[in-house]
Amino acid sequence: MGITIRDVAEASGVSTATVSRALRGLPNVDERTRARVERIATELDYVISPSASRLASGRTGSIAVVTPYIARWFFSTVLSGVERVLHTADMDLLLTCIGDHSNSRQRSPVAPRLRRRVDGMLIIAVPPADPQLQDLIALDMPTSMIGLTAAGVPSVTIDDVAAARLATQHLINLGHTRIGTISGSPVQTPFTAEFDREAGFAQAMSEANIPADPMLEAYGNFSIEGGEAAMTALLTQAQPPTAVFALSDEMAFGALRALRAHDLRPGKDVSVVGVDGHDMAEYLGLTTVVQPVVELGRIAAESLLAQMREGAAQPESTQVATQLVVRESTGPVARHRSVPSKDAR
Amino acid sequence: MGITIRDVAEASGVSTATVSRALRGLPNVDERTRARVERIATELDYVISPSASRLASGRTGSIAVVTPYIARWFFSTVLSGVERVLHTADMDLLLTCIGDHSNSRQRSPVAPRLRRRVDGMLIIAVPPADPQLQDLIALDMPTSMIGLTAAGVPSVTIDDVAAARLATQHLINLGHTRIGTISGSPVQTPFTAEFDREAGFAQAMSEANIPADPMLEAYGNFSIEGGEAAMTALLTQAQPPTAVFALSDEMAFGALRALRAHDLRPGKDVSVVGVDGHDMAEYLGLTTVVQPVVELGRIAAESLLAQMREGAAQPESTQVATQLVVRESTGPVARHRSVPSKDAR
DNA sequence: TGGCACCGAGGAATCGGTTCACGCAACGGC
DNA sequence: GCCGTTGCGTGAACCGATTCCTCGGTGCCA
Repeated sequence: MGITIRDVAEASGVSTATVSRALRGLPNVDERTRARVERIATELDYVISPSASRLASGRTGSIAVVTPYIARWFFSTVLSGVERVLHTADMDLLLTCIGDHSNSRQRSPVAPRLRRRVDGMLIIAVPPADPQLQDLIALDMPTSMIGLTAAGVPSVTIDDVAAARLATQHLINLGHTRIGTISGSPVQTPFTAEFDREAGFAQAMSEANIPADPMLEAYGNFSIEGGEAAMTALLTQAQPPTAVFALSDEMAFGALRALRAHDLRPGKDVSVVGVDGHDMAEYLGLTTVVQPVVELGRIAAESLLAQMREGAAQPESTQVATQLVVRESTGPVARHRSVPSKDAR
Repeated sequence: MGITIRDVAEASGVSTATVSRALRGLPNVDERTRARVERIATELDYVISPSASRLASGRTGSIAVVTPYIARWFFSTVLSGVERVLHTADMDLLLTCIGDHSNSRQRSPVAPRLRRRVDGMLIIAVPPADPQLQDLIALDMPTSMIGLTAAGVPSVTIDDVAAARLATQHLINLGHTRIGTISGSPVQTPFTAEFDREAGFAQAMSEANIPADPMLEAYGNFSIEGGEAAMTALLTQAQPPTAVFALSDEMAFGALRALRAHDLRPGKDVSVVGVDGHDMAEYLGLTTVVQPVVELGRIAAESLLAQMREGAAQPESTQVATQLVVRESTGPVARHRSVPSKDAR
């Protein structure tokens, strides 16, 4: 059916070995021979058979991307950065969703599916507690992780401690002292990022000699709805906070909505700061610590490719800088203690 | 290095042919033999080599997903639906970004990369004008399209005409007659969806005997910023509209922001309706016509698999129903012509 | 002039499955 | 009792590259 390397070899009067070398730019081929082979290959509209090439060479030319979610902002954005690099490097990108805890039982485990199928793996922010993660690491192939760390595996992350400090210090500099937090969950094993962001907050607070108030901790499960509920809980306290640090932008979005529902103005009555640099943060006027998410994907993919090229190069982990972007959701502490105003709106 | 089918064959005292059939559930294998082979295969931790299998069988077991964007809401959401189906069907999902017009020149064309590499293709909403689209269709492999149509290629779309009518009629039912539109671009070749949505709007208007006013057409380029600019343009008219139909939710988001900037209340002073069912629409209180995006991906993937199974089955196109979801951004036409109020807020 | 390194190229084994064309035995019908 | 099925299996020919090893020829140096 298709044109094979033999057809090209016959048509150009050389052996298949030479065609193979010529087309892949390997040495030991006369430049005129190479040119002729290339011309004939395009004339015949020859396309190499990846399966045959993979079988013979032992390389698959593909990279698996393993992620717990596809449609969520962070994950799809990382993915777009990864794709760009792999596309340029002429690598196939095999997308695999590991499923979150709720439905992972229904899904067939991904690790066995990856064996012998890819040359390397990119793992995006899989929860460290996920049992599948160990199976993936046990595959023992070139791997690079994004947004999480594991011993012995190179990873690309932001400095979550520093990011949280940046956000918190911003609030402190504005004069806030009653600062609440909205973090993920009090029970589940925390994400690395979650843990570090909490640590960064605590650092900044203690550096400013502001005592921690456990009453000002709320949990938003990293969702908009959760953030809204958490903010509502904080507002109904006897002494509500004047500012809130949300561990993610989506939870901050929820917090903003809760404020609006209580007729409080973000950045005036209560300040809100997030972390992530979500697409919609600008639209919503949310002050946040921006992480370069596309870059995260790009860097991880490039590091993986380098790792595969140079063989057993020392697996290095990278931390990427973040940046505080101030918008309308934060402002100086209000002179008077804010009280929900019940002007009929 | 790895365990091959030969090892399994020897260990179980049968030929490689039998192992192959046993492990794939083909007939002509005694059930006891099959059980034994399966047991030994797992004992040896045997994993089939996809490359060898592909080379020998001629099937690749993978599907390419071609998309112009990865990180945008619609595309990543479709992708998640696709992935679920392909994962269950044990198919590899090769993700390829075709790049939008701005950077497609830099990228190597995708069609040649797909030849001999996948058994089928899913194309997500590539602009019909994209030159690469023809190359992809010319590959002449099982294909299913999502959100766009092309002659002879099965596709899964929503009924964009009906969706636009739904949105427009909703505004008309609320008493609006000066209804503006925010569509994509006056110059570029329109998306199928764009074209149909404009047609649906026109239909609904003429059915209600409301004359079209070309002054009330604005263009938002399917982005938030564009929607904002378009709404601003509409508001600065001598006779601004009392309601606006945005051809996409993201443009509607922009419109909402423009309203807020002019101190106009969505749903009170000016109504805004969108189409898409974007994740953030609920959060922003946007009335919109919801399309089941995950379903779109799921259906397209399943139709593709069916197409591949049944050989030359009649390629059927599917249209999925949409649903109007009313939120705060639309309301009855205001009694008095709304005027920007300049209360210092 | 002999020896050596190097370049360009070919022959053929190899990668690890799939599948076609048969072989063999048991069984049932006439 | 013979023949046609039917059910299980085997042998071996592919599938289409890659790559190791070999080999002739050339240019350079001693």
